[in-house]
Amino acid sequence: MIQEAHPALAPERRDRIRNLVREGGVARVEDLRKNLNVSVATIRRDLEILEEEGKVKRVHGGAVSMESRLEESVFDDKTNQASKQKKRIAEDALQLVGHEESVFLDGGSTTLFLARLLKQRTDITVVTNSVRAMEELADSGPRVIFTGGEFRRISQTMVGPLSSAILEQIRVDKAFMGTMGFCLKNGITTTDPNEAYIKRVVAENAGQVILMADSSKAEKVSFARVSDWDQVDILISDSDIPKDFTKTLRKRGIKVRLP
Amino acid sequence: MIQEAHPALAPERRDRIRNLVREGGVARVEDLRKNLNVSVATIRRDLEILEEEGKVKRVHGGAVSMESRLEESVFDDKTNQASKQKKRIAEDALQLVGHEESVFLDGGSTTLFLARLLKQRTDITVVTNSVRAMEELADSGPRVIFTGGEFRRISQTMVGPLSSAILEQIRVDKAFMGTMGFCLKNGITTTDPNEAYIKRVVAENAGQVILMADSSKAEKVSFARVSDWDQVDILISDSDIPKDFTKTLRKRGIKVRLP
DNA sequence: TCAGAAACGATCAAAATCAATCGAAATCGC
DNA sequence: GCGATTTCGATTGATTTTGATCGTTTCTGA
Repeated sequence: MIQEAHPALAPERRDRIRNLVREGGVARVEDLRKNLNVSVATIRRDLEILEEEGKVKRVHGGAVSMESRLEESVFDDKTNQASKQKKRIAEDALQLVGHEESVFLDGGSTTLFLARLLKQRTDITVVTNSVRAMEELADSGPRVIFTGGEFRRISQTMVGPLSSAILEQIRVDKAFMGTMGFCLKNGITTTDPNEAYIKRVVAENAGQVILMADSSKAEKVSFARVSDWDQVDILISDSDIPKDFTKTLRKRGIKVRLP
Repeated sequence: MIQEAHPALAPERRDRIRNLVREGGVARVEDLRKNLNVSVATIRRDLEILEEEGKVKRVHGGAVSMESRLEESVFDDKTNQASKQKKRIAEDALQLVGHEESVFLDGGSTTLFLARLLKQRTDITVVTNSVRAMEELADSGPRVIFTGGEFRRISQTMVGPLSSAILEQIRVDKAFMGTMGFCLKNGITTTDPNEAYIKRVVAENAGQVILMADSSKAEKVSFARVSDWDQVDILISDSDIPKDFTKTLRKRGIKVRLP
């Protein structure tokens, strides 16, 4: 069910603009418009206000941030082509989040994009084991439940048996997951067995499992097996994925979306 | 006899509005109306009152919360006297952390200073329910276990029954806790019952409980009771604390450190 | 330098939201 | 009880926000 949420409140929207500009260092008006689903006129007006507040500096075509970024992210290198695909995948995934649903986000970079988009939704509950998703939602937005557990620095996620202690007590409508590799033969695989275990536990307690993975992950096999395809309900990828791959998946009853 | 459900009393309703706005950071009038089953006129009137009280700030379409979460940048205001005391308390607390021990840090600003100091220690395990402490230790440092649970935006901590699910499964050598108030008669008190509950669970599963609180908290009583003094092993405060206060505590077998 | 394209700012109309007012219902004080 | 007071919801006109249009300015590449 597509729930086109109410437009964000003006200060909320300006906050998002501020973040988008800060994260990228710069942002184009057109990109902001697409991101926030408002007209360029509104973007310009907001930028004008933010400039008065000293948060950004306007330039022809967009704005540059006046706020220095504390920690440079491992994930967001906006110039990257894969990044754009991930963003598009996340935007498509957003369509699947219905009113007052509960969703799980795991610790991939694609799901992080989705977390950012979910910031405007206050009607939902987000469950996650990703510290970065948590940070993204820390200021405002949906109800957040964090799995806890042992902190794994390399992925900035919570893993291990303690995590499942909480996960087993809750159930989500939809689980959005990234992955390191997926192929027809070996199913979904990722680098770390602990991560894989968490994903499995989540999948078992989720109404729907939605795999978000760009085409670069197709036919890749990683070390730790997560699950077979029968656990997956929907795959969101991009059009560079092999045609026969999607065909086979669809034949197996998996919905494939290629935004 | 059929008891018609009473609508909430006005102050009760305003409290709920206050919470809804605070939880989400922002809230729109329409959402509040649906949530509370009253007319938009009532919502507006309430928001007007809450704005006069300084709890929220009205914006077109809704309101944003003015109740900022835990001091935005505890570290930055070096000029602040309380900040210096907290830092000194944290430095003293660091002395108590032994080799390869496990420690708990709760969500206060004083413990956050300690978290920063613990960043260099890779031999220990830190358990915490504080997102800010988590962030502090995210890049490098000790092994970190996060409690998880429901996210409470105002304090940036994890609370609720899900948190205790993990806490009950672990045991720490030392629990470092902050507080909003402590006095001889009422023991340790804090603002939120959920926070208080977590502190209690931790105290039960800790070898030693170390209370970190500067003198401004002395003889203050807050809303939610955490525990009595017999749960506390060590108090770290500063020399501005009343003399007879420390005397009484020491007589009760509590070690008092005044760095 | 110049032309085409893109971006900008001003203006206006539509939509959403707000404030003021009034009457109805509940509550209070006697 | 019974009138006064308060609280609440609906209506209506005013205000704010937003998106579209259009002429102007800035950028880009030949």
